[in-house]
Amino acid sequence: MDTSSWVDTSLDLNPSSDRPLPLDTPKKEPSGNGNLIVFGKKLSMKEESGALVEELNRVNEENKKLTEKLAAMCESYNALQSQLTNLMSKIPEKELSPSKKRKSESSNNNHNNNNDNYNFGIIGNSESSSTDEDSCKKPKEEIIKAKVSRVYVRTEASDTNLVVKDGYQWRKYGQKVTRDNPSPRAYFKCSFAPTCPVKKKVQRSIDDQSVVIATYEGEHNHLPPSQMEPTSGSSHRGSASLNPSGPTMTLDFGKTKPSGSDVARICSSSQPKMDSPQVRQYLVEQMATSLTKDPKFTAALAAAISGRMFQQSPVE
DNA sequence: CGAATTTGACCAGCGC
DNA sequence: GCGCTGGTCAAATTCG
Repeated sequence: MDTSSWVDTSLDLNPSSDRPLPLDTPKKEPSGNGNLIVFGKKLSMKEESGALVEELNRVNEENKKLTEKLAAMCESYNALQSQLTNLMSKIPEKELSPSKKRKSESSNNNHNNNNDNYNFGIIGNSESSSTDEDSCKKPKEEIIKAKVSRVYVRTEASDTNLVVKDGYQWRKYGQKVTRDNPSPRAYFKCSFAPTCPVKKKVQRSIDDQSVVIATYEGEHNHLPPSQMEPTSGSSHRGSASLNPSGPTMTLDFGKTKPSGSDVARICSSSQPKMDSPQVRQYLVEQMATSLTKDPKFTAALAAAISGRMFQQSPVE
């Protein structure tokens, strides 16, 4: 399973940044709507309940719209993905690059191509070729269960330390210069829980030094630290986190984060693996917001797939 | 002084 | 079998 994500400071995942989403307890915080409840004032019970009902209706309406939007996106995503799958199955094996990598590496590549594939990383990035290529290697290999996700983080090119702040605690255990990339690759283990098997590789992109590629392997067997600290005051739960200390923003599609397939699952299944309706709703809202707000996402997804279609069509 | 990082050595997989 | 390469270990070093 590979979930690659392009993340950039320009992508604002904060649902309340420019659109008043219902989740942030709007009843308590009127924003721009004149007929909302003002807690400081004395309102009669009737007025209060009326306004509450009105607000509730408005919120429900908005909720519906967002859900529809998300469903539509998921539909097109699924359609595109099935198209991609069809195309992939038609690609002759000889086109696939021979597996020069070691066993683990190649299996990781294979993970990139199952249904969880959700490559944001193809967006205007040099990695596009590799992720694109990865998606060709899939054919009939078995899907191994190790969870591998790739996250692209834009940082200052002058920033030499390979630190990707994602809310977890990492211990560096090695650094190597690899053959295909002069930038050193750093190896991290999750140190938040001693038994956590998750590893992370961080390396600058060979083409764009301002882009750091973080590859996560495995799943955290513990909650993110941010969720374990009730006093942390962070307004955003889940694995998407803004790094307050630097120009980086990370998205971790790990255990608690819906991956591409999760998006599809949310659409196709009535019982997504969420703990509570609030959490589920929050995730849906957040995804819908971030996706609909960023036309690059759909455009890039469509461009990547259609690009491959055009690449293939003259061959046959 | 303990924790975190650095870095050279070592190991294992793969191709020739 | 040998060499190359990526990944890991662990002693040394640095940092708070």
